[in-house]
Amino acid sequence: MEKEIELFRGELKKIHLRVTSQRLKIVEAFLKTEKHITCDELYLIVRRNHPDIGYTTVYRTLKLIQETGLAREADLGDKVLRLEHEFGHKHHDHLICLKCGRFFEVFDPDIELLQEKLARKHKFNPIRHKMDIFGYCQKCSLKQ
Amino acid sequence: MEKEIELFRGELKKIHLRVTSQRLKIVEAFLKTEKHITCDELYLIVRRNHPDIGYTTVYRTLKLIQETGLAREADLGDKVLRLEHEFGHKHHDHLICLKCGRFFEVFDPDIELLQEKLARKHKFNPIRHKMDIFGYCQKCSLKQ
DNA sequence: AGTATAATTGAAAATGAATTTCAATTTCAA
DNA sequence: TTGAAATTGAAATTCATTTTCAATTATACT
Repeated sequence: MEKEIELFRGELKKIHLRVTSQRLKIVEAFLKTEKHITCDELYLIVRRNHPDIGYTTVYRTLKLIQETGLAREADLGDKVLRLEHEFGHKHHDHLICLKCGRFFEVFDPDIELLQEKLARKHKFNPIRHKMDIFGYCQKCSLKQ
Repeated sequence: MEKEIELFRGELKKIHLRVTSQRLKIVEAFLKTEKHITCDELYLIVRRNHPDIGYTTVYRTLKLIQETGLAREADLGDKVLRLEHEFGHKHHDHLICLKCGRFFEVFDPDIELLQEKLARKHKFNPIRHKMDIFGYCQKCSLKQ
């Protein structure tokens, strides 16, 4: 976690923003979380230990966390902003269960390659992509 | 378009909903549109010819259009509900330009196959998926 | 240290799309 | 024809996100 915090400090300084105690507390809370957290959820966590940090500050810090590269947006299909850890985490796609809502992170280099080819075929310069497969996880498939 | 409207009528009757003039006008307007329309946009179109149809009715009819299978949700990454024609249109993925916002519909059977395999490998039963590749289209790549 | 400057904070308000409420109206089926 | 049920549209509500603003705090520069 030290590395991430150092990165955060450095990036803030680069753009002449201040490393405040609130921001540090929020980043630390974020780094400790499981993935795909919403702003609201993070606010509730932060508030437990630091009741005087407001929602707005959490929201704004979450934006900074994105900008510094520590997190990326994870769209799970509901229309809520979710962030997942980015630093030291490789790109992956999602299998999302339509019944229980759980999701699994997966990666397939062959698909990645074909995606690149597909884009090129259309004279398109790909930067990033998002692939979510919806269906039923093993447990929910059995229950049905 | 006749076929689609017949389907709509039939589906409504199945669930004991009424085929009203408002609903028909909204469906017709939807069927005439280009793809990936928002509720707001459709409302504005409908209002041109039928000023007495309200936003709420358009919104509710859009839900019905989805339920009857004439449209599917198209998530373009902004958090706005967009619908695209479904009936008679094959599944496809999107190339979305980060600069001009235009998008292109693409399809690659090899990727589809690998997606299926990937899911199976994780004991996951896939139902549908969403794949969006973000980047720069040819025109915007040149301009950069 | 003292001061001017700039950034930060958090409450509250604003925004904007999605959704619900409700009273009035319309349609359907018997 | 009439009672029950569905539909409509304006307005209100919800909910996440984003902005505003006045007060506070930190920083840089004498």
